[in-house]
Amino acid sequence: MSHTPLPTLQDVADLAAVSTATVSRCLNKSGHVTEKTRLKVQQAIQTLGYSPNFGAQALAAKRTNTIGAIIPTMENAIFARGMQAFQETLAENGITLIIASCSYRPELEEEQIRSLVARGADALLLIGQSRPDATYQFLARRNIPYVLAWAHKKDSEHCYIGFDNQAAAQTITRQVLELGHRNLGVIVGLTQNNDRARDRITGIEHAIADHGAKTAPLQVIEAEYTFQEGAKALDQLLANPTPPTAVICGNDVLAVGAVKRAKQLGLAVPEDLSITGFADIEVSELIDPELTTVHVPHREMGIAAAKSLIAMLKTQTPVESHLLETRIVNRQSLGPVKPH
Amino acid sequence: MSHTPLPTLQDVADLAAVSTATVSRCLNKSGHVTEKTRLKVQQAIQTLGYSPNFGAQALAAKRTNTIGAIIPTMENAIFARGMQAFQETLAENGITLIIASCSYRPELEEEQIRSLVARGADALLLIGQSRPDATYQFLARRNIPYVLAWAHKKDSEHCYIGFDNQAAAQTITRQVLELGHRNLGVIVGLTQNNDRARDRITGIEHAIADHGAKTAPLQVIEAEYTFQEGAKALDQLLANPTPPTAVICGNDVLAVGAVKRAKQLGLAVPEDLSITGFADIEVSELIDPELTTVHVPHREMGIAAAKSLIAMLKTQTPVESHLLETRIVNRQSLGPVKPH
DNA sequence: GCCCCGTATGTAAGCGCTTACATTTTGGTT
DNA sequence: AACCAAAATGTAAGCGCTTACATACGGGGC
Repeated sequence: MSHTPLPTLQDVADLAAVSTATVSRCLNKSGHVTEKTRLKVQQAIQTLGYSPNFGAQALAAKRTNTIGAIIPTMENAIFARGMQAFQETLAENGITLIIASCSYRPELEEEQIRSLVARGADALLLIGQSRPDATYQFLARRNIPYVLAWAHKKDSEHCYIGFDNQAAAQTITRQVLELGHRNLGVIVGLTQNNDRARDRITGIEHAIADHGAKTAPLQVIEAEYTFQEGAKALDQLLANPTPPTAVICGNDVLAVGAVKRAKQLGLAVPEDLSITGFADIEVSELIDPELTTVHVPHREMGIAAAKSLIAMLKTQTPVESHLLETRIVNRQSLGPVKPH
Repeated sequence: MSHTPLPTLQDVADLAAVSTATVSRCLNKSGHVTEKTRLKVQQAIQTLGYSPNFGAQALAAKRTNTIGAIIPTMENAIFARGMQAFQETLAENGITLIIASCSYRPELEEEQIRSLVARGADALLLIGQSRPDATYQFLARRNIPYVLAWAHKKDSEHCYIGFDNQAAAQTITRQVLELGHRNLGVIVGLTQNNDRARDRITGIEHAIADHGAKTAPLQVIEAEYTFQEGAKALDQLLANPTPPTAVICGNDVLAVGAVKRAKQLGLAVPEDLSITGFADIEVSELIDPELTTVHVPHREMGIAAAKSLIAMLKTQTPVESHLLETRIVNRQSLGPVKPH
């Protein structure tokens, strides 16, 4: 399996009978090249099948036209649509996206951040805000722009491109309360490293406090974001002597798992048990009954994140946070409390 | 936002009072370094917060410890589990994975391949086999090892790590026929750029031919891999004056979409209509009735692909293809044909 | 105490590209 | 035809790392 060594810029320059600088200028469209020589160079590149060496380019130019994103998981569709839009927008601007996932593990995220930076990511998209100070310092030290997506916080030093998790959770909880439910269960992601999950719980608590009605104590179960875990969490909730009449889930994956389990247990949703989700991903329309959930503007968020990052890269200055609106999608899994 | 320039190998060397070569040797564990100096260097790296520059490293070493994978889509979970296992196995071997997706568009795949190679991917994982010769030539010219996953072909020049799509489809079709169905519909991915989809159709046709029973002409609908398209395809199939009694889907996403639609139309699955899937991804257990489908060994495949690539990189020689077994998972969506 | 050799470390030449700066060319003016 | 600024092109110095090769070191055998 021997092979000719790859052609280099030098080879192209030789063949086109120009200097490497000229070839480089052609490649980078930095102008100042005659149409005639541009054609010659073009020609040479073609016949040689040349393509630039990324490492060398990065080394010399100190930029890579690459943006990195580290998302908590690729295993379910939570981030898929947003990332897709993010990627498309970057591509339109000649920027490549590298995605890594950290399985909701902060130490892995840290490692991934370093890895992406070492690979020359010019900027980063991160999810949520909770991570060690050291990480932010690292980013600041290297002067790497970043945005925090899927969350929002007022007056922060960071640039958020996201929505108000707390307010959204509060809104849907209010709706649940208005339907007469007074005994609520909550299934939410592991809060340890997930500020979005925490914010959603806070929102739920606030809604209950604000509403003023007398309610049974809130039962909160934390679970990993899988259908199975959602189902198991529902089991736990139902094991209680006075099980909830409505379960608010911090995530569609959990909610869908819970709906599935409820049906297996012979409970009618929403007649016997109401269940709500959060995110509005595809499966929420698949399950029967379809999920009443919080719609998150995935694509909009991805696009906004891309634009912000590009702006930061261009201007070398921070950019304003960007608050996106969520809304409740009323489908079938939430209904009035059953009279008895 | 000014910032200190990043520490370089040189800085570390200076601080530790050794040469850059020694530092490099520590970093790359190439031995020949005293414990004492290793500690000194370690120390210096710590206090400086040094991390190596990927571009420079790649340029000098002509390898990146990076493997690229180009999958047709990230939007649904078809490839998620396999990629996860692939990644884990690579990580265990100190190799980073870069994933790109090509949205089932060959010209985009071509572009992504070039991009990953330019970025220094040492090897590549590709899905299926159908792509221009030029692409394979490009890979050969650069001496980039690759495997073709999710498919298998005997006596091929390529290294396949996958399963026999045709045989699997044939097996499940046989089972459908044995349940008395004589009028079959097929919903399958767009075959234009998808050899797996084509192979599955072939398998279905062979099963019918082999079985010998008199059957209605096979109705095949091609659709993009989304729930909605699966649903629409079912509509088309049912619009036929003599609609099929069983629908064989080339993919779980399509199958799940079809099941959902059937239920909306008031058809009982499998009593009125049988539906089968292919892949055995998570949603297949979520839908009600749960999907009878072809189980694909996702994780096993990912692991095998990683190992093969690593071996190829190490030995610089091709590696044997690897045929994995599929099996039918009998759940609820396939039943005997309704007597009338 | 001397020699030899295996091991630890240093030296320095690139890897393929970009870009500041120097040099040449071009073509409009006088 | 000579002149000059502006435009095009060339020159060459790195970018931060790896690694072949040269050198220094240290300890056992005599």
